[in-house]
This record gives sequence, structure tokens and C-alpha cells, in this order.
Amino acid sequence: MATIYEVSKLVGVSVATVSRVINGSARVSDKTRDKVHTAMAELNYRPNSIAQSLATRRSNCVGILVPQVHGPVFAAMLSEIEEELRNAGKFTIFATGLSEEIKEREAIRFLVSRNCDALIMHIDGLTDEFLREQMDNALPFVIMNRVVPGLEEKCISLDNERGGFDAAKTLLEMGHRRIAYISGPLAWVDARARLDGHKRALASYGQEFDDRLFVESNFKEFGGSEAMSKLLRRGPSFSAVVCANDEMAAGAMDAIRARGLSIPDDVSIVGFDNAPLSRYLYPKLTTVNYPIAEMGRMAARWVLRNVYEDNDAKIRHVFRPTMVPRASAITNQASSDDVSGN
Amino acid sequence: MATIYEVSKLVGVSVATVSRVINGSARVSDKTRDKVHTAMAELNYRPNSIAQSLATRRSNCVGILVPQVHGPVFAAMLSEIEEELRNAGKFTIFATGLSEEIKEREAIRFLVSRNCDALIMHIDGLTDEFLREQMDNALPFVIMNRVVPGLEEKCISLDNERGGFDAAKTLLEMGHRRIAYISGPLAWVDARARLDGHKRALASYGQEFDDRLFVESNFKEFGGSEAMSKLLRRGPSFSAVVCANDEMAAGAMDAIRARGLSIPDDVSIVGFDNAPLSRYLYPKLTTVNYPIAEMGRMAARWVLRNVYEDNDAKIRHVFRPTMVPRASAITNQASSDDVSGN
DNA sequence: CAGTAAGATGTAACCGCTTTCATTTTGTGT
DNA sequence: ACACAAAATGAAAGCGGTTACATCTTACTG
Repeated sequence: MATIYEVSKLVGVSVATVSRVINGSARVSDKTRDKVHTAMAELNYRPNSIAQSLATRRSNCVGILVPQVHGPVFAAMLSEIEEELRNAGKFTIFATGLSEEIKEREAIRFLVSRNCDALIMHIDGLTDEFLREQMDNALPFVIMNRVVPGLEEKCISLDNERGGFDAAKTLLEMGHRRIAYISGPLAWVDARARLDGHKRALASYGQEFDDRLFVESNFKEFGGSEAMSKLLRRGPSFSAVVCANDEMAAGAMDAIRARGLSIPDDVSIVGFDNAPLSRYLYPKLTTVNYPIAEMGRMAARWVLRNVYEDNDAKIRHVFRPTMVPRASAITNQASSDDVSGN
Repeated sequence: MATIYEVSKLVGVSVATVSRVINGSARVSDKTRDKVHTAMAELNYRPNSIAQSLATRRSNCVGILVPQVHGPVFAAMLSEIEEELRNAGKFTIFATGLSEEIKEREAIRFLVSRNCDALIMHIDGLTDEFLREQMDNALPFVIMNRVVPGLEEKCISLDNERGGFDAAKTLLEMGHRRIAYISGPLAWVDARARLDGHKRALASYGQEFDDRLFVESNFKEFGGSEAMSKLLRRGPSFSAVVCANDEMAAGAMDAIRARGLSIPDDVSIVGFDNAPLSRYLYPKLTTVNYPIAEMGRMAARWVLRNVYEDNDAKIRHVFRPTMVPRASAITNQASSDDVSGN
């Protein structure tokens, strides 16, 4: 690979001049600039970005930490961030943390060790305290899908409470009153927020929250089907169920059908996330859209703006979910028809 | 951040010695090694990996190029590769090429410009010639899911032909004879290979391949439903269909049901890939497993072995697909019941 | 105890680029 | 043609490591 020295020699100027035309960092006469350009082309010269990084103390890498790559939410997030950053000439390096505190910590160290200029993280295992303390680290970072008190400026999140509210409200407006709820792990903020919204919607319709229509699960398909089986066994009747994410909804649908019930005639169901799979389910799942692509793009812009001073885009910190009406939830047929256990 | 100089000063040795203990590259007396270690700990010193890269001419980064991040296949591949590489202390940087020649070329340039030590690529747009020529570039690379003549050693692929064969054979063994086929774009090798296998299976059962039961589509859900509608409109009867991937199968299922037909009673269907969505479909999709995780791991090992001399793992170049029997394909009920257009 | 090989450490060049500061060239007004 | 400011360029010192080679200690051998 040709170096800047060979270019400078070929042209007969100093490396400083070549560097200047590469970066446009200072005036260079038109004549020499042209000569340098043709020389670079002739030698097929490309600046060594590692050397540039060392000299500028900028790696041009931003690290992304996600729990995992697959899963609709993270894939979309990753891909959106990468595209936005690449358009700005920045490199994306990523690692997975599996939502476990130790692995997340390790992954952060790993990314930091590559001198990332900034981190974009979707983390579940680490505490707010750790994150606040991390800040002193002087490494800029943005947190996805979580609001850390004191770090609001670095957080980009969804209004999960509102999503929970809207999901329940949709069913309530359809005439449903006995609405079951399958939650994600309440240890996670988003699961809690979605549930809070649900409760608020019930309250606004004068409905009391019934503990026997509630199950805490794990955001996974199998967890959803287990939870639904439990609800059906438990007894209290319900005409609709909201699941705190689409995967659990998929599982729940299986369990409902296994019981010989039909969706949406016997039970209406609504999910959360608007994951691709929600369109594949049968019937197609009514759900709450999680604008993860936009949020990813916003995170990338945050970095571009705050770290690379690349733009002045307004940063939006809290995104609003929207309902996606599909086939799995319909008007309550007759309250006497409510599904009940046994 | 502390540098190696500060460490050396604190200990009272030269930077060379510190470097030696960092890398274990030469003998250092136990006494000094200990002192260096405590000094590093005290200063919270971490070697600057950019500087290391510059000095060693090794970036410790491997670049991954995929068409996109979402999509079951790529996400799994990415994540598996990343994990394997990270365990070896290597960084993964990725870019997406969208299966378009120009974008892929651009993405490669982008990754190369970061001095990646190797590339792992899943590409559709670039020609074999380009890849062979790329080889001269001296940058090691491995190609996923494609066999480039002359570069077999750098390819890790699935035996798509065999998968196509097995899918058809499964249906044939179930008594189906009129089997429709919805293909991916025949411009892509894997789509062609799957179709070849299909034809071979038919032939081995003495069945002729019927052009009117064949549609070329685009590997996407909507393409699948369009293709199926076309088949149903077209006329010739069939009792089963194989789709060259699961997404198209999902679309096809919609189209079948829209026609008032039932799966699998009226039409059996089998997909290809064993994507997560195949489990969410209703009925759950019988499909061909694509062991993408193993293949990703293998690609990572290839790099670890050939570039970093990290291990001596045997490299497997061609993987074998396996059938995943589920609910969407059943024994042919009665040949007189075949679905036919109009 | 001298001679010597092995072991431990230091010196300094180098990786390929950026950037400050000094120097040279060019252009302007008179 | 001269003085002087502005523009263009160059020299050289980093950035933070690695490593070939030289040098200095030890330990061992006869």
C-alpha cells in the first residue's frame, strides 16, 4: 500500500501538503492540489485510517452494544445506526451483552479498548449508578430504550407507558372489559412502564385491575404460551388479552388455540413492538408500533452531532408509539361469551 | 489515559520492557514483570489498541459484509461470527450491501479502508470475476453461502441443491405428485441450486417438471403471495408447493387462505431456511434447516486460523441442510382433491 | 577465575499520519 | 521597484506503541 510519503515524493511536495489536500484542512494552491490528486490516483493511494486515528486521537469508530443481534428490535436498530454512521464515514463496531450485567460490562470494556469515540448501548443488566459513574469516563454514550435519571440528555427511549395505555384503550374502546395482561419481567423498566400504562387505561374506564388476570412472564414465545395456559386454567373470564411484546403474543395465540378457542372470535389479542413476526401470525397481530428504526437513526445523529460535530439536528429523546390495528382484535362479541377457565 | 511511557517511568524500566510484559513477547525477569503489572494496575493502564495496530500492521478488526442485518439468516450469522471473534479478542465491524453491486463494492472499500485484517462477506451483487481479482488484493476473505469457482477454499456454503432435493423428496414420499415451486431470483446461485435439487428429486420419482407449476419470485413475503395467486389462477392442479424460502412461504400461505383453501388439508407447503418466523406461522411450517449459526462460527474460525494463526480447527466448507418436519405438510389426501385454478 | 553463552534490559528507529510553527513565495498598493 | 501582508509550503515533533539490535548481567564450564 502506498503511503503519504510516496505520494509526496512523486509530487515533489512535503507530506504536510499532501495531508492538507487529503483533509482540506488548509489552503493549498490549485496547481499543487491537482498534482497531488493525480499522484494519489496514480498510486492508488488510500490514507491509512489507523495512522490517522493515532494522530488525531479519533478512531472514527462508534461501538454498539445490544443484548443480541437477532430479534426484530435490535436488528433494525443496528442496521439503521450503521447506515447513518457509514454515510458520515464512521465505522460501526458492535458487541452483544445478552442482558447480563457481567457480559455487558465486559463488552463495554471491549469496545472501549478499541478506542471507540462513542458508545450506543441497549442494556438491561447494568444499573443506573454504573451508568452515571461511567459518565466520568469521558467517553460519550447514548442509552437506548431506557431513561436513566440524571442522564436524560443521553437517553433515547420509547414512551412505553403510553404504548401500554393505547393498547388497553384500543380494547376498551372495542367494548372489552375483562382484559388479561401478560407482562415482561418487571425487573425491566420497559415492562413496568407498559404495565403502568395498561393500569392507567383501565382506571380511565373505571375498571379495576384484577390481579388474577395478570401474569408476569419473560418476553419470550414460550413464556407467553405458558402464561396464557396459566390464565386459562386460573378461571376468571376474559374476552381479550394484551401481551407486553409480540413474541409472547405468538406464544399466547398457540395456547389459546390449543384450548380450542378461536382468535379473535373468542379472545382478542394485542401485542407490542410491531415486530416483523406480528405480520406473519395468523390472524395478523394487532400491536403497538415501536419506531425502532427512527430511534436508531436518532441515536446515530446524536453521536454525529455531539461527538463529530457533523450536524445540528434536533435530538428527540422520547418517541411515541402508535397503534397498528390488524386482525387479532375485534369488537367484543357478547360479554356473556367471555372465555373462562375450566 | 496513561501511556506506556508513564508506566515505564513509574517502574523505572524502558518501554520495551513494558511492551514485553504486555505481549509476553520475550522473557522478562519475574521481579520486573511483577513491578510492571502493579504499575499498570495502579495507573489503570490499557494499551492503546490503535497504536498497537499501527505498529504491528494488524488492526485486529474483521469486517463483515451482509446484505442486511435483519432477516433471520444474516442476524444469526452476524451474531455468531461476532461472538466467536470476540472470544479471540478480535473486533467485528460490519456494513450492509443490500445485494446491490455498487453498494457492495462501496462497502468493501469502506471496510478495507479501516484496515480490516480479513473480510467475511455474504454478497449477491458482485461477480465471480470481481472476487477472484479481489484476491490479488492480498486481503484474506471468506465468502458465505456461495461457491466461487477457483476460490473454493475461501467459501463456506450450504448444499442448496441437496436442500431442494430433500424438500421435494419429503413431499414425494408423502404421496404428492403435482408439486408447485416458487423460486427465488434465478440470478442468484442459491435460488438456482435449490431449484436444481427440486428437479432432480422429481426426476428420481419419474415425475416430469411442469413449467406451469413454476414461478420465479423474489424471496420476499409479498412475492410469495403474488406467486401463489398466479399459480392458483393459472390452472394446473397441485396438492403441494415448495417455496425457496420461508418468507415466500409465509406469503404463499396467505394467498392460499385468501382463496378459501386450507393448509395443509388442501395444499401442503414446505419452506426453506428454518427462519424463526417459520415457527410462528400457522400451521407451523415444514421447512429445510439452514445451519447458519454453525456456518458463521466456521467462517470466524477460518479467519482465526488463516489470519491470526489462532487455532488449527478443521475447516468445513460445505454444510448439509436437514428437513424440519412440522405441521404444514401432510400425506396427500386424495389425488382427486388436488387444488386447481378457477 | 577467566571465558562464554544465555538471559535481561535498554536504545532508537519505525508504523503512517497530523499539526504547529517557521519559512518561503506571491500579490498588492504606492 | 519596494515594503508588507497574505498565501503556500516545509521541517519536525508528536500520536502510543513494537521490535531489531546493542549492551549489560548472570550463571555456568573447565
